[in-house]
Amino acid sequence: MATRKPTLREVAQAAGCSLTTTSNILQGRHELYRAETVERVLAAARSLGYRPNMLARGLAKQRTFTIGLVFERAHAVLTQNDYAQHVLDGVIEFLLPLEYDVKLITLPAGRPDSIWRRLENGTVDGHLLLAPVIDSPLLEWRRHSRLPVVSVGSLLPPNLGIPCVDVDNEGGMRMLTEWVIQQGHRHIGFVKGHPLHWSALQRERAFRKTMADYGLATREEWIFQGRYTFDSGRLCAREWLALRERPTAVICADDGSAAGFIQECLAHGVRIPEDLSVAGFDDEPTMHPLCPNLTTVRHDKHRVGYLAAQMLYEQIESGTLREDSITLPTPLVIRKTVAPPSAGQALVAPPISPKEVQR
Amino acid sequence: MATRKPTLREVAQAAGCSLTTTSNILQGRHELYRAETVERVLAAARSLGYRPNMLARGLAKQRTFTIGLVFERAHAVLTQNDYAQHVLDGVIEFLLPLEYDVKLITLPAGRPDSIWRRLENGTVDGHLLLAPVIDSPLLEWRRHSRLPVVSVGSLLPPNLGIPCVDVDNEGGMRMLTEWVIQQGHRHIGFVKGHPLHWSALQRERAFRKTMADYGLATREEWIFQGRYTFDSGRLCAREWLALRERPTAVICADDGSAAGFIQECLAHGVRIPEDLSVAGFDDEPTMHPLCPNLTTVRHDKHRVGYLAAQMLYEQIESGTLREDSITLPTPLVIRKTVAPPSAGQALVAPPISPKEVQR
DNA sequence: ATATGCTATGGAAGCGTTTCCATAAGGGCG
DNA sequence: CGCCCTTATGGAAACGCTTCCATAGCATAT
Repeated sequence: MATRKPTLREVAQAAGCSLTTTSNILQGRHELYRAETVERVLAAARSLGYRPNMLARGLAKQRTFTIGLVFERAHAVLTQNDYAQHVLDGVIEFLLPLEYDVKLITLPAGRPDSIWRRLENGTVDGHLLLAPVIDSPLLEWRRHSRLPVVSVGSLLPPNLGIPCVDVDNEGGMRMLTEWVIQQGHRHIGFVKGHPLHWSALQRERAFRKTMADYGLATREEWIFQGRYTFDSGRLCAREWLALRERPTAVICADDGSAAGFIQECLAHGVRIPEDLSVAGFDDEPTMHPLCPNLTTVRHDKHRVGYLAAQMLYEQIESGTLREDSITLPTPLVIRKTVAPPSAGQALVAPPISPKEVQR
Repeated sequence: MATRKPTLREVAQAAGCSLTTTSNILQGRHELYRAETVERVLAAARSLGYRPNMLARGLAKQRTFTIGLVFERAHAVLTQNDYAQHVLDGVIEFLLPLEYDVKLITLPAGRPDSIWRRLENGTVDGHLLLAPVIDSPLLEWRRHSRLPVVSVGSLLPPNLGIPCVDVDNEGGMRMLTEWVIQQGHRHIGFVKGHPLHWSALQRERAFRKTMADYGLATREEWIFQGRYTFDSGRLCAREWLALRERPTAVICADDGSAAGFIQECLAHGVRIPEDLSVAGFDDEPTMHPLCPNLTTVRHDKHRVGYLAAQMLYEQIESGTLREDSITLPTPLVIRKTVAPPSAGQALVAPPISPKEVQR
């Protein structure tokens, strides 16, 4: 009773044939053998309840059928990390039918040595790097490694040679900013994302550039430092409330801070959008109950995860390293938190267009 | 350039000693050897950039230093599964310093055979079963397996011999129900949790039992079928709104449905708690922005995860199988969505106490 | 001088698979 | 009847590491 798991050798013995034969047949190479032999092996395996040891198989084949999902130390904690959840779902959806497993790898703090030991220890066929932050140790590691890798949710500088999958942060933010401008706003504030994230940088840059393209000034006291969280949005709203001269619209780098911003404003009697227009970014489903009317930009995280997994998989299967990136479109989601500024807020603006559009 | 990863053998060669010596030293058994030898081996390993292959090590030691986190098919998708997130955080917090990894295992649909193959293939030292549902194939599998296992978030029937870690669902719900009763409510409705979850069953049972203990009737048209989600709560609220005779309070099996219930009520002009008292369960942080005043019950998911990981770890290290369970306390979190029924709602209730208290 | 007990090290057999290559039997062909 | 080509099967090395056990050298006790 409760004896050890049967090994291939025992199956072979039971079937009365060699290890080779047994292994081949159990791997599905039925055509090599007589139907009778195949049946005998299969029957033996079944009756013994044989299940192959993936460790041994991995060692022999130099393939583990497992990928690593690497979390930065900064967001090791999944809590309040809606992003990781959705991406992970997409990853799993792609990988499940392929019988690949996912290993969660949280980067320990400490010397690069111990980090590398965790990343490159033979237990995975490749890594998905979850939104590597600016100056992440992952980038340095990557320079010494030949493991297939895909960066998810951070479009890294192309000279790193790391393939990336993310939405088009710059394009999305440009469209959103243009939309707000076209509603008639000329005084527009911005809530920045987490300072260590490439996406935050890109969204901010696109905002500034679009403003400049339309000949509008960005005033630094109207640029608030958010952190991609609800609470940071509330804090920024406080700053906005304390301002003597206020922008008539605020664009947030993400929905979480937008929701926080709005909630804090509402709590202080500021009506949205009558008194202030607010836009978000990501169209985050978990914010829907809280803020169902948010004008924002769609960010299909699930698809990002799915495509990233696929890209990694293809590298693994083909044995080729890719260096190109994929960016997904970011359609505008127009709801109700952005409206033309009311007469009391500012002069009705004349039509406007970019002075020069340079993509 | 970009040559293969160095193996132990190459380190041994470089250091000019045997495999055994090298292996021992790299595993930290320094006291076995002369300081000079130790230094030579360490230096060789460092200069070659040696990193042990965990697969090979696992095969030799019969230990992988990895645990499996098994998701039911039903909640394979992490999205909207706040529970899994928090638990996972706790798990990782415990495991990270121990250098254990976590593998995500999503049960495929299909024959038990393919499920078992995924669970028991030598790649993990034990499993954390994430909230196994009623009639889960995991339970049947468990009867044939000797792998260490802990059920997280489902207190399974003790005769299964599976150790469990969860909060005290029954105790928490009893306290909550008593509190609502003590506020003066006599007509109390209930929003059930997901029909396949043990916790939902236990919470419902405790509600019914407490009501009975206090001599109060539970009317079946006041028992609504929720699903542990925001939207299901809204649907239940619609049913409540359509009722001819309404309870003056509704207890929900979780915060998500409570928030949905409340939001739907508010949208229909029902004031909380003036017109209706609503209670939740879980004190879910993600619901705070949405519903900051919810009276509920604390559910420390992070701690559940932490303890479960610890329990599994101890089994693995000791080689012993445990069968006992841990239940965590569930303190009441009294906020503002439960208040005494107003005069218009019902007669002011006389004091009340349980007819007989049988724990 | 021999027995005893250390200390420092290495040989070799695993761990459970895969896979390269060899071999043996059988059949058609000249 | 000997040769070659198939078809069916097995031997053995390899994957990278751990560990049991043996051994050799040397100092101390008898």
